[in-house]
Amino acid sequence: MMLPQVAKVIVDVPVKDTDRPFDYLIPESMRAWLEVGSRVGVPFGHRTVQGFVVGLQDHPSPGGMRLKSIQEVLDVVPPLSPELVELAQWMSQRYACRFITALQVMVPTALKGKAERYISLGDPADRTEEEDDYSLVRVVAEPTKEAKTIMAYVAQKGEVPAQQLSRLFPDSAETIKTLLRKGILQENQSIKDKLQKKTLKAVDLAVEAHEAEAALPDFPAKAQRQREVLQFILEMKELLPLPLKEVLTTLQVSAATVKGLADKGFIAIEDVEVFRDPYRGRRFKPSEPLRLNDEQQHAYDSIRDTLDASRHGVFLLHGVTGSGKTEIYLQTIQHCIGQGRQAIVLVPEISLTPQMVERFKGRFGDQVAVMHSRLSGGERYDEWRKIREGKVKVAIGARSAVFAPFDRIGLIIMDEEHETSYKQEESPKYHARDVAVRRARQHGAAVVLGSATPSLESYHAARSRANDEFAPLLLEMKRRALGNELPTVQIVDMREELKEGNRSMFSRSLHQALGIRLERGEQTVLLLNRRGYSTFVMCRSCGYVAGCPECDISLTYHQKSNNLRCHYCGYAEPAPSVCPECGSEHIRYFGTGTQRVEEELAKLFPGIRVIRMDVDTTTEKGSHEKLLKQFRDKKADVLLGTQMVAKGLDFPDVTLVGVITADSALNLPDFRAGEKTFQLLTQVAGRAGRHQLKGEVLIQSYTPDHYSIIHASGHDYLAFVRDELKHRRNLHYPPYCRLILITLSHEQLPLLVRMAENMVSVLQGKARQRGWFGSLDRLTADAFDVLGPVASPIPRIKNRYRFQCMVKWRGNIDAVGLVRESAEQLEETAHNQKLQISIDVDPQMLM
DNA sequence: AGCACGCCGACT
DNA sequence: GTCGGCGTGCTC
Repeated sequence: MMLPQVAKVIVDVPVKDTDRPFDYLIPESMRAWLEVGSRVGVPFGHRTVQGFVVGLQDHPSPGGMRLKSIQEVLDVVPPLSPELVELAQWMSQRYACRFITALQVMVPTALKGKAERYISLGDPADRTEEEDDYSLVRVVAEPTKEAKTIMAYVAQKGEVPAQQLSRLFPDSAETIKTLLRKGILQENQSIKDKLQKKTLKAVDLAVEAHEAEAALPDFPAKAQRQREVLQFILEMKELLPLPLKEVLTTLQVSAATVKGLADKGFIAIEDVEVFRDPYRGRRFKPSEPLRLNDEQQHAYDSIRDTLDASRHGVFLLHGVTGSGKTEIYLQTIQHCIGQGRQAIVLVPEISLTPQMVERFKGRFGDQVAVMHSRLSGGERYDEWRKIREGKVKVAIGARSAVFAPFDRIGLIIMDEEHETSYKQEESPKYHARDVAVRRARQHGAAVVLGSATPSLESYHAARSRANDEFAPLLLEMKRRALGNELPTVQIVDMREELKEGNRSMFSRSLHQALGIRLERGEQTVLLLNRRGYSTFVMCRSCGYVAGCPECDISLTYHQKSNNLRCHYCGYAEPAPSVCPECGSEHIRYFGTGTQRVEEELAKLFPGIRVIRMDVDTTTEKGSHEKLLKQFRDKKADVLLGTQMVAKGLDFPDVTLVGVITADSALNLPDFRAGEKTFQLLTQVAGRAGRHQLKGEVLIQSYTPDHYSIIHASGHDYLAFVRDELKHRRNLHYPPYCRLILITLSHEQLPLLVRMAENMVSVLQGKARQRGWFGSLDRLTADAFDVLGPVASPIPRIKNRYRFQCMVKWRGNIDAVGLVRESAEQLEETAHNQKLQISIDVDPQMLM
């Protein structure tokens, strides 16, 4: 077989000019090791950089320039497979990011190596005779004392990191430079990983077992302890290598004894790599598959049929809170690994709680690897290697676990499919759902998207089944698995409260309900629905909220200029002092902190025990779990917090859930505000009465007539979808079109504004050339429209001004390609490197 | 991104 | 006259 001579390498230099493969010769000795997906160190310009092999060629291209050689192969097992390399290539197109950025997001950060410089003695063969002669006479024959010391040090160490040498001899920079110039010392670069593999001292036989056995009787009397050790090692020979520590403690011998045995040559003491296991020592209660009800059984059967056919298929598992989705995940995974294939489970970062891990570890034991943001770099690397090396069959983790390096994926599960945390906000700005579907297609695998409140994109795709990229099959589960009822939900009109003279943030109903729970010793969850920092203006008398007449999103209040602005289109109006609807003076910008709620609770119910959960109280590692455990142990009457109290928590004694202000997310300047509100209210309502005790939910609102709030209170997802889709269709928002957010930044504002305007006209010009351009109102299949430019919601970051524009498009056109092309053209014609352009395809956060 | 090459001010 | 400022150009 012909081994390839040339490798195509993507180097770790994330800029436009180097965002393409570079060709390198493969030295003979590396040919058998290199694969597509190998990580290598290559000379690049005047330094050594890390790169990934993305292609192999038998011969150098004819007429090509002369090639440099690959310097080193950095891993025995390539960190990526050809499939993942291909996926990264696809991502770079789909999300307009650099190839290297997509490759890098797939491997643990521990493998992001940087070049280290080492100094060693020069190889005499590298020196010309003349130089050699010169150096002998001038430096070696009569070296300064200083040079002698340095050379002796380097000679003794063999190889010294350059940094260390200059630290040790801070005043000898000149001498060292001279020695390097003369070739007496030389500098090498090598890629060094951020992380050491964790090793353990272990003992192993150094001779054949029968040889050792034969030697046993000949041990001198004074070496009986050594004989015992050897005997023990022979007894345990199936388990070798054996941790040294274990031998020492079991036999109660000293390290010197074992060392003596090693000196005799019978055994070897070596460093053995160990896997750090963050869950080591924890017992997981084994769990058995539960009996499925007929809704569950139907969903399970559909997925199983697809697994059995080894066919690609996407399922949208829409099940009310408590309908038993997790059990379906567990049983389909069981079936999948029974087929000899592997499964990936994606969960939102926030719900990767110990309980969640326990459910999977309890069912699948050590066949599970958990990828977790709280793991240290080393722990994460170890979990990743268990997957890469086939030691586990199931990977569970947040967004980036979608890249788990399995080679035979049968099933990818995405729990809480609607969660926005599946979209990465930094480059590569990928959506794990898209990546999951794409990967599954390559593997002939099934995808299960589970949610009680599916995203409008997924639900619409499932219902219309018109989208050829992504058309999930809908599986519905309308009943709770335990057969208990959904809690009753009551909406409290806060405008009425104000009218009746109650200026408190607690309505009379909520106050009363809380009092009852305290008497009965039951628990309450209070949700303060406050997202983001944008402020909107609302009238406390009538609930009026200032919105943009063009975009139908809330206007943002800008204190500096005292006006209201739309950050989609740039519309602005002066901030009102009285409500334009009802003339009331109770109009102001809105927002309440958890701390204020806590204070008020203490005033209303002296002695009440409150656990407050928000960014202030949960930054510390493990504090999240600690607070929840305290609440579970009934150390508090009330759990008060922001969104994080809404997700997946399950407390048997919670019978009341109160939402302080349902409106605050509703009025964020985001077209998904209604969807987010509905999802949050549905989630939090699902927290109450999960077990024997009946639950009650109170939602306080200034806009109680809003369809998001009404339908959430009626547990009516379908009605919500109907209203929301109508709304989206009229205003041309996803899922009826797709968005691309383009953000430009520059130090100088006037220049930036000009370039942003330029960007818009370049986009429009190119779209017009292709016959795409025009308003989405027109009934053409293909459409491409550009809004803006406007100042970004955060108009200045790190001394750079930011402007953005938004592309709305639909149809079978390469809109991302056009945007990318325009951005590159602009960067070139402006020949101003200081301009930065960021492209966000299918953005989730528009603020 | 780095790193080197290259062409103009303040120093022995 | 040299050390070094950071502009600009390239990296198989």
